[in-house]
This record gives sequence, structure tokens and C-alpha cells, in this order.
Amino acid sequence: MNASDNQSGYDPKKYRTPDGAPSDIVIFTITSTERTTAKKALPIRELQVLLIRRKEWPFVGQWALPGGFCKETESMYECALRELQEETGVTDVHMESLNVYSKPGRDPRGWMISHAFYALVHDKWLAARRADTDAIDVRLFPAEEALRMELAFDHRDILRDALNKVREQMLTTTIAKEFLPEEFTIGELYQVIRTVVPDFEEPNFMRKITSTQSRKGIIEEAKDAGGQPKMSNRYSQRPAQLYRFTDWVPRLSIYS
Amino acid sequence: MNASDNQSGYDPKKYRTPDGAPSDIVIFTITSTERTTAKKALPIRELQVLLIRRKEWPFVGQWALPGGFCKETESMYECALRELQEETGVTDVHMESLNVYSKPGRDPRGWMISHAFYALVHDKWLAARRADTDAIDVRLFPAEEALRMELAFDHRDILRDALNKVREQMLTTTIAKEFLPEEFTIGELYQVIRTVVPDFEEPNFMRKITSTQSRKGIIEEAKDAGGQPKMSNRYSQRPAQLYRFTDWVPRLSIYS
DNA sequence: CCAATAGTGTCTATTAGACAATATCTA
DNA sequence: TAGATATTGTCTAATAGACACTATTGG
Repeated sequence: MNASDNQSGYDPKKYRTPDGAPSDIVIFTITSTERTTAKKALPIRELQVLLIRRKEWPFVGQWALPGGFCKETESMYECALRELQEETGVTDVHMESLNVYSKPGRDPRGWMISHAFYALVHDKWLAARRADTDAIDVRLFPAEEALRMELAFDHRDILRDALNKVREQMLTTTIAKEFLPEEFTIGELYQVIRTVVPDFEEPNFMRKITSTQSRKGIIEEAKDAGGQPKMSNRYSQRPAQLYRFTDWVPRLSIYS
Repeated sequence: MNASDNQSGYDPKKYRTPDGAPSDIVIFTITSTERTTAKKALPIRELQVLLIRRKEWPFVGQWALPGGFCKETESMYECALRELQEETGVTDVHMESLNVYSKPGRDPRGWMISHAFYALVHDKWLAARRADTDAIDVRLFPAEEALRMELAFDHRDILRDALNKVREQMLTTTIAKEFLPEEFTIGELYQVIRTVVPDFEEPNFMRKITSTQSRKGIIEEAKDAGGQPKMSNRYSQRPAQLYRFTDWVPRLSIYS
């Protein structure tokens, strides 16, 4: 539908309109690299961000967040999903709206109001893509390193906001599950949380999450067909109980 | 600047571009009406939303969220602030980004990607405006009632999202201060919270907020010039201690 | 045995949760 | 004095926080 089709006398052509509605996507993942020192040890994990290297004007050669222009036939969310799929091949993913970025002059191409999203993608989806990384100028960067880079547009602002948000969400929601396999050990979970929020320290982590009344519903023990607890010794000599997230999230409050 | 001024060969006119970038603002306030039964009693408070009645196509005569089109020289946030100022006269206000609304066909005028904000405004700012309410077709509606109304565009979706967000924020941040005077009693604070989140119940509220280690920094006692605690008997026979918010907000976590 | 992670015991201080009791005013 | 809100007392159970300790098993 073209807007001027209507019978209302409203004519959008009378007004200066935006030159495009791009979306930018901050794609986070946590990479796991096995430690060389010992076997049976937790891998080294790192929070990474996917960046692409621009081939076209403006900011040619600079690293930028993936993204692209919205079409009239899709929502901004669908647009971001599509771009995400085109960049990474990932379809089923946790993606949320972040903020709008619209400071005048932010885009040399014209008046561009960008909407940013952040997505959490499991490492396994990006593994294939990472392999031929240098060739296609799509790379993962450690989040902190990317923050120090000179990115195209106002993408550093976007990245900073996304990082703040993902850190907050890591502690207040169960997004940790996006970085974990279906079944995981307490050690893995703790490590994932600490990878995103380094200053999170909780010596009694296991006890708190498994046996305090107000939190024990967040995760549950994984059991096999026979109802026996499932264990894993992938990361430790002593087999560890496997857990899975339930779909319950406690309601937080600063007042209670 | 017009986009086609650049030397890049990029021409936004080649693409279908949005027909406008509107912002919509969900303006919340809490009204206080004195109880007629007794004096010296807490007023009846209610969470309200400001709606305007549309005079122009489309959705003529229907109630809608205030908002308007963004100009090329301002950011979406500035646009929303400006619209808010035009609607309510309020300038200094707590406003946050909510989400983008961009479902194709959401606006009969054309391809309009709207960005919604929500703002919290103290009753006192809207009091004058409320007076001549019927005349200008700007009114406050109880939030729950507004949710059941048939609003223009997808404004019901926006309102629902805003209501969910303000409820979450009420419990996890100190936005309660936006609805309170600088100095307030514990009773007032509790009432404001319950006005926004009716199922929040905390029998030991006062004790928790004043004397638990992890929370006592959220508010502090108000003291007069001589260092004596300031009391108020506005809402009670027995004078109550006045408090003020500090600028500290505890970090919440489902894991600790 | 050592290394590395999993998980438990234990002790004290703090907090939660539920009610009862008392305090301080005004009308 | 009755009524309304403020504030404290009290008791039990749960949780926090710190640290030491035991468990399991590959190498």
C-alpha cells in the first residue's frame, strides 16, 4: 500500500521523511576453548560480539554491527531476524529490542533512524561461520575489545548499551540458558554467569540455587528414562549432576 | 543535510523509505484524591494514563496516546520530550524508551515506524491541565480502564507493554520517587507501590526497608537544619518520619 | 598420590514472616 | 475515648556468609 492511496487528504510526501529505517543487531555469543593444560577441566569461556567489516561507503573498511534496512512488508523485529539469519544462518534465537538510535547526523547517508536489537546465540551455531572468518570479514571479537575499537556510525554506543543490558539480564533473568546446552552442570552455569558478569562472585552458588526455597525452582535436576539422576564428567573427574532450566523466573524486588 | 548531497553514489531515493517516524508516549501519573470519610487519612491513589482524542484522520474521535512526528533535526527521544511538553507542559520528567512498533499496516497513513516511550509525571504537573480536560479532549484514564478501551492504531499493545514495564520497574528500581514528593512517609511509599502493583504485599514493609542491611541505603531519614528528624502528620494522627530516596539502587539477581 | 571439580558440614549473624502490642495524635 | 496510622516487640524458621572438610576419579 502506498500512503497516498488513501482518501484522507493526508499526503506523506508533504513532509520530510526518514531516508531509511535500519536495524542493527548486537550478536553475543560465548566461545568455549578447551584448556591445553589439563583434560577434564572447564573450558575457557569468553563473551564475544559478532562484527562485520564494511565494504561500502560510508565507513569503508571499518568494523560495524551487522544490520540492514527494513522493508515495508516487515516489522523491525522481522527485519533484524532476517539480517541475523543472513549474517549467521541462525534462525531460532533469543532476540530483544534494545533502543532506538536517532541522533541527527549519525549516518552520512541521510536521516536514518536505527533500531537496535541484541541477540544471544549459542556458540555451536557460529562455529561453522567462524571457520572461514578471515575470508568473509565477519569476526567475533571479545566484547571488551570491541568496545575499545573504533566502530562505524554510533555502533560503539549501541554496543555499550547492549553490554550493559545483557549483564543486567544475565543476573535478573534466565538468559544464561541461551549460552548453555539443554542440560548443564552447576559449574558450567556459574562459569557462564561469570563470563558475562566478571564481578559476580558467590562462593555458595550451588547451595543457593539448589536448596533455597525462593530459588530452587529456577533449575531442576535432569533425570534419565529410569528416573535416575543424570550425571556428567565432561568437565570434572567427579561426575556432576546435570540440571536444566525450568520456565520459572522469580520476581525480583528491591523492596522485598 | 540532504542525503543525496554526499559524494558516495548512495541515493536514498532509490529505495522505498518510511513515510514518517512518529513517537508515542505513554504518560503515567498517580492521582491523589482526598478521602471524604475521614480527615487525616491517606488519599485514594490511582494509576492513570493520559490519552488524547483524535481530531484528524485516521481514527477520528478515538482516544489515542499522545505523540507526533520526529523532525530531521532531533532524536526520537527529543521528539518525545517535545511532544510531551506540548501535551502536558511538563519538561523535567522521567522518560524511557519502551519499544519499536512497526507491524506493516499499523498506520493507514502509510509506512510508519513508531517508537514508544513511557514517562512518569507527578500529579502536580498535570493538575492544571486536568482542570480544563473536557474542553481540549485530553484526559486521564485509569490504566486498567484504558487497557479495555478501543484505542487508535496499535496503541493498546503499546499501553499493555508500558504497563508491564512500569510494574516491573516499580519493584526493581526507585521510580516510585517520580510519583512522590521529595520527602515522603513510608506509608506513602508503600501506597504508591501498591497503586502500581496491586498484588505487592509486604506486611513488614517498613522494617524491611529501614533496617535490613541490604536495603537500608535506598532511602534515608529526612532531617531539618538542626539535624532533628523531620516528621509529618499530613496523613496520620501520629506523626510519621519523613524519608527521601538516596541515589543508590541495589543490584538485583536471581542467583544471589 | 595429585589435580581438579563436586558437593557437604558447621557455625554465627542476619533476615523473613507472622502477629501482637504499644505510641501518638485528631476529631 | 475511638479511630487511624506509626512503630516496636517477639518468636520461629529460613537464609546468608564464611570456611573447612569430604567425595570422586583420571592421569
